[in-house]
Amino acid sequence: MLTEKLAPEKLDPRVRRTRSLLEQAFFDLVQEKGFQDVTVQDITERAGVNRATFYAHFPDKYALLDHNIRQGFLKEIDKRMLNACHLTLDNLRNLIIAVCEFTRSANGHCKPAQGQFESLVETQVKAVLHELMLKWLEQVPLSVPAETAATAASWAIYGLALQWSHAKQPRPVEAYAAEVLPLIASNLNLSSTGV
Amino acid sequence: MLTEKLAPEKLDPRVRRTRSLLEQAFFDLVQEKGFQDVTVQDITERAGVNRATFYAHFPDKYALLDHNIRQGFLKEIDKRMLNACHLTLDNLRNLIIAVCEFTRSANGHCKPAQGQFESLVETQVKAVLHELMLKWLEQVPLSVPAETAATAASWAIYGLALQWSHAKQPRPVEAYAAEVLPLIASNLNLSSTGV
DNA sequence: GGGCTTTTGTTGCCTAAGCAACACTTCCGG
DNA sequence: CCGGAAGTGTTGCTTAGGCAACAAAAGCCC
Repeated sequence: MLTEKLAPEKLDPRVRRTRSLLEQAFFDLVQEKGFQDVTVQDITERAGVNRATFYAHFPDKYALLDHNIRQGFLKEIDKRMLNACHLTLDNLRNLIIAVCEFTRSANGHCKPAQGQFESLVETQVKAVLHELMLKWLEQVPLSVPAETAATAASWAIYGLALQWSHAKQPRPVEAYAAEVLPLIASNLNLSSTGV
Repeated sequence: MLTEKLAPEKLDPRVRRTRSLLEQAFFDLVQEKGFQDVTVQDITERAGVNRATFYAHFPDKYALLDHNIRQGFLKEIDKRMLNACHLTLDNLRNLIIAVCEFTRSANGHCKPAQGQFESLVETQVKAVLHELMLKWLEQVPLSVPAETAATAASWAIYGLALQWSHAKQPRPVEAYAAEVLPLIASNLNLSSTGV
């Protein structure tokens, strides 16, 4: 599970519970009232958690939003990659598909909201991608620093996903992923001739 | 809410959460494996609660079973009595119906189990009835001690409910309740002529 | 029976969560 | 413009829960 590998794996059951209560309450409330109208008090009250406890976990509701976006993206990845522990063409293609799907649903689902929302998604998605790329690349010989390759790849992937999701009539994800795959693969010194 | 009036009303959210997690896990596990095959470890593991915490709340799994039965009965009562705070013919009739329904579902639902199960239900139901009768009677003048009247009424009600639930083709509850109502009412010095 | 594993209760120490009170900002209505 | 109401962060102290280790029962298999 990637959700548990990029995020800490084993943690105090109390913490796990509290987080999940806060996440759930927050998610529901945003559906009902919209992000701006949700207060920290609302969240803690709904979650049945003390307000002080909220601040022990998140600086403010924006951080919780970031966190939820990140978790959502991680879940999207987990759905498609059971053995995401190293760099292969298959994993890379599935990753691209995941980013496309998540970007579309995240930005589409909250259309009423704002463009500022998109930038939050962008930040989280690129951050996760960057971490994941670094993990993948540490086992592979490269002609440039891993940092560099990771940055290039994560930006490229997100950019392509965004472009795809903004198309009037988006093409099938699979086709798009197959098309851009060689491009990304080459960034990572990964041959794609043998697909 | 009666559930919160006979049981303590305000209590530490952590306690509330833990109890509810244990109750739910226990209930599910009993459905799956049967009461005897469920261990305390199973319950706490499923609930995501420490085993030591279990013992801070219940002496053993039998106590948890008692507790669940009691809660189930209280919920059954709550469904039918919105203003159950004092003794009226209406409340009394609804109470009788609740006892009938609960007894039937409890003993019917777990038919595969045992006769010993029935006696657990009996204990809890009579206990709750007794407490409730005392609450009702403390505002009413009586020719006998309230304890006495409460005992008679709670035994009588449960006995009648059990008899009803054991009938081959049970009659409609409402009819049965209406029939036995005067009998119980008279135990409580409550005239029933004016229904 | 004797050895093995599993489950049961129990205990002491540590950490997360609850609570109440605080000062501070923001927002509204008179 | 002012004053109250509501939301925000923060803090010290208390309590519930997690953890690990224990001894003791309860099953099981040979």
